[in-house]
Amino acid sequence: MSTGKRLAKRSIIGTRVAALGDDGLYYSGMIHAVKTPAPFPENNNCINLTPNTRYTVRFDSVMMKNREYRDAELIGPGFRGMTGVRLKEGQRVFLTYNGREVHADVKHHDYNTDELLVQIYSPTSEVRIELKKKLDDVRLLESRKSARLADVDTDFARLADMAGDRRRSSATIEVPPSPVQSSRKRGPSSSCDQGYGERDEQMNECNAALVLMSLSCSPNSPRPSGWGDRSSVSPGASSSSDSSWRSGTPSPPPASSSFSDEGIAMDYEEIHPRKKRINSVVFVCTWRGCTYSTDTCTAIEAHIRNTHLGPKKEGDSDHEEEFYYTEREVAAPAPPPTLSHRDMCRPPHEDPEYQRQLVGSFRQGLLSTLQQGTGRSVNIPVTHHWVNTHSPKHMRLSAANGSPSSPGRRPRSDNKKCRKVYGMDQRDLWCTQCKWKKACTRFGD
DNA sequence: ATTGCCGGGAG
DNA sequence: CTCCCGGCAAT
Repeated sequence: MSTGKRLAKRSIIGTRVAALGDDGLYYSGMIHAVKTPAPFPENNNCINLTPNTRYTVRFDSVMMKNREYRDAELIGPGFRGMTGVRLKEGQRVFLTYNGREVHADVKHHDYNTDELLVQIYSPTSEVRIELKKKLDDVRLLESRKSARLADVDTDFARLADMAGDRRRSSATIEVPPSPVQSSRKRGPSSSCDQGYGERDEQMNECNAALVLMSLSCSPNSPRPSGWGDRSSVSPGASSSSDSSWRSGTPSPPPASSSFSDEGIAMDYEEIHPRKKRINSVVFVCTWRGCTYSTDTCTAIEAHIRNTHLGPKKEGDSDHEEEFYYTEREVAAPAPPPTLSHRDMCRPPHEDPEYQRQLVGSFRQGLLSTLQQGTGRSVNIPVTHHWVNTHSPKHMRLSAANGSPSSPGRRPRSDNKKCRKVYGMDQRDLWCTQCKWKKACTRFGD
């Protein structure tokens, strides 16, 4: 992210694992405590490789009591993988089906071939589908919540949703992470490969900051003095933010601009809910191939619900429509060409994957934040309002680093990748691309 | 040194 | 296609 530093090894506490319950089924939970019998407290980062280390698992289900396990009994990142695991009938598993994570129940597990007969609960149809899956293809943990699920129950992402700008933050996220690319090749620079999760993580802090701001200044004050002060702001966050905007017109930032400093002011303005709009707003459907646009929020949501998503079902989270449209302000003459570009494109991986990343990496980020307890500086998040914020001079376009040397190479994103998340020892958990030394699709942009 | 991943090769 | 890996760039 913006720290520029790699995170130290994450503490194992908080790691999501699956462990065997009394009934022979695996249940999800997280490491709640680590007990190391060895009288050597020298290793304080919880990665104590004593064979007798016991891990207290707190299960997600309130019905189950905490229990201690050895590492060999636990399944999850940092522990054993699925190989060799024997699943009983009725075991709840998770797998990716049609690009979404769905849950399923094991009907049968062939220990010889490690093939599972599972019955999945498709989110899109009432009927349960029986499916044959390899053991490796299923997970015991709901590793990456699908967006709708993430929205349904209490999720960390919720925390980022403060009352004021409720849902706006997520509504801005659905936008394609990077412009003009259907392939993995990306333009020379964009903050779009920033970890969205991390950005969310920053949201908390940022929102806190905003609250403070609003206490000390009038709501509409354009910009508090010293807002752009780097000392109070993580440098990475700001610098990454301004690299996000690419445009065909590399107009340099105004040299004398008072907020020439990395365009933070712009970000802040964008974060701020704008009550009075100067320009009219259209809502554009971002469903692939769809160009529908309308000028009311309800209309676009109705369009998406009716044309693309289908009738809402019981249990569906509301607001799912928000992932499929973008809100665009139409400037008086016409929006700059560059913006329309951004609006038109969709990410290479349609929403589900993308949203999963969002939640997934958010968790990762939060996890490490919580555990490290490091007083990280307040990061100003990069928002992704494509909404054209009036005067383009505020747009800091980093066309500067446009394509100097390596045109094809994607800049390194600070997302955690499969390798980092699962480690070499759990290579089987990596996404395929990571396994092939290709650009990560799971935690990638 | 490590990590991410492009480019290219093998099957 | 899928899968693998050399090698380079970024960190």
